[in-house]
Amino acid sequence: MTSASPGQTVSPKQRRAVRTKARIFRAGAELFAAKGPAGARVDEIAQLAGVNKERIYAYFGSKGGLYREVLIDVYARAAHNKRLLALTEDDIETMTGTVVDTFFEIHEENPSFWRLLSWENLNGGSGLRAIDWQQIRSAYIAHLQALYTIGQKRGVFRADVDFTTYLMLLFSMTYFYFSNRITTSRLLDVPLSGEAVRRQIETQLLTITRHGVFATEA
Amino acid sequence: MTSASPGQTVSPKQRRAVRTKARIFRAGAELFAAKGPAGARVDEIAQLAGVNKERIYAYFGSKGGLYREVLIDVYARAAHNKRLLALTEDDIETMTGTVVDTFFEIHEENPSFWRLLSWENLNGGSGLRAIDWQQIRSAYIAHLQALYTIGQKRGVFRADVDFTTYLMLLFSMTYFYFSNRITTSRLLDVPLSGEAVRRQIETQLLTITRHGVFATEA
DNA sequence: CAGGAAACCAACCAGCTGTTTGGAAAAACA
DNA sequence: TGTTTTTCCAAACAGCTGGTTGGTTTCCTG
Repeated sequence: MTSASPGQTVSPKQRRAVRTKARIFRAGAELFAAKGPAGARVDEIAQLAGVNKERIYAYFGSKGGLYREVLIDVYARAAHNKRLLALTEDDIETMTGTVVDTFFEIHEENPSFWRLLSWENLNGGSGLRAIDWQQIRSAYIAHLQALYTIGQKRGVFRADVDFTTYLMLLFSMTYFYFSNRITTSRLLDVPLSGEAVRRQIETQLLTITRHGVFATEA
Repeated sequence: MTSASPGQTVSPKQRRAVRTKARIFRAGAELFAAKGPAGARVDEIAQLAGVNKERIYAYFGSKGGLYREVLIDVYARAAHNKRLLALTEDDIETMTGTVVDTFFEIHEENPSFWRLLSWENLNGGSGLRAIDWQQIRSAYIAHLQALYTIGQKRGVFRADVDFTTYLMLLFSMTYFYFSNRITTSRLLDVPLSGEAVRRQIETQLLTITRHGVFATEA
């Protein structure tokens, strides 16, 4: 989960250390997501992990260190998505639906995702400097971009809509649905929770990407 | 700016109090937006306002009280928008462009807006309970919704795209552009700041609402 | 069994945070 | 001029925060 270079020596006796570290990690992930890097308390994390506060410093150095590891992990996990990587040239016509559905899925499977991202954006992204963007980009963004470009050449996608705008549109709508649920739901006076609503929005978003919002061609 | 029921007695001598209160208010708005309701420090606000810390408590009761006033003010200011209220039935065909442009404008004129909203959504919207949603809704949401419904009946807008989805789409894209600039720009490896980029995205977003992303009708 | 790594525990530290208090200046009123 | 309001100031408060330290227990391994 954290360091990916073990193996070597068998080390049978202290694998409890690994488990303890993992427990701290999970507790940190939960509380950082819930209360932010500043709002989450070290004592609270220790308590939730069932561990003495001191262990956190032994394993992660500092509160910030733990936060950074959590952030990178969550981000990387969202980046390596099998469904998106499995897309091929044959899927170009239907890939928009898959992407949207996958984005919704990522958010649902990992509720910490948008919260951690939101905090990072509010903090100026200071915790994201350690992230290997190149790797994440090449992991699946590049893949989608290649497919989109092929789709444009084939005449499937409009030539006057960039890949950047295309992806931002899908990103923003799925992200916003989760991140701004509270205020939007109150402002529009509609319930936004629940599987049914989500599916309805997903369907309509696909309608829009397919036809736009206008009934007649301008 | 804060209380809207003065006038009455002339009160010539203590209008400096009003100005001082306003200075605190502005300082609070700036720092709350920058560092959040938890991250902003009372001492810092006092210093920025050029005022003794004690004045804040005299005028606003507590840090939370000041925050609430700031939040409500920013939200209300964004809600009462003249350009949107000026839209009539004759503008239905072009209203999408106006709405998008206005949303971008609101964010640009008031950089605190998305930050305060983001924090509220992360905090579960606890500070928004004092807001008179009904009033804001009826201020301009109801207006737009009425126009959209007429547009649907006239066959301008698609019948299978709800007003909710329509507005969320425009909301989310403009909001996301500002709120997630940092992470998105790094992820996609494209610059997202600057007027030119913003206009380009705006244009493409309008293209999408008009035609979708597909070159050919499915 | 002896050595040592790891975990556990409890107390402690220094610094900061929101908030309060009491009183001194300053200026506007009567 | 005396009174009152408002500002200004400095100090203090109690509580919490991230981080540290020293010592004890547990349990693997040589």
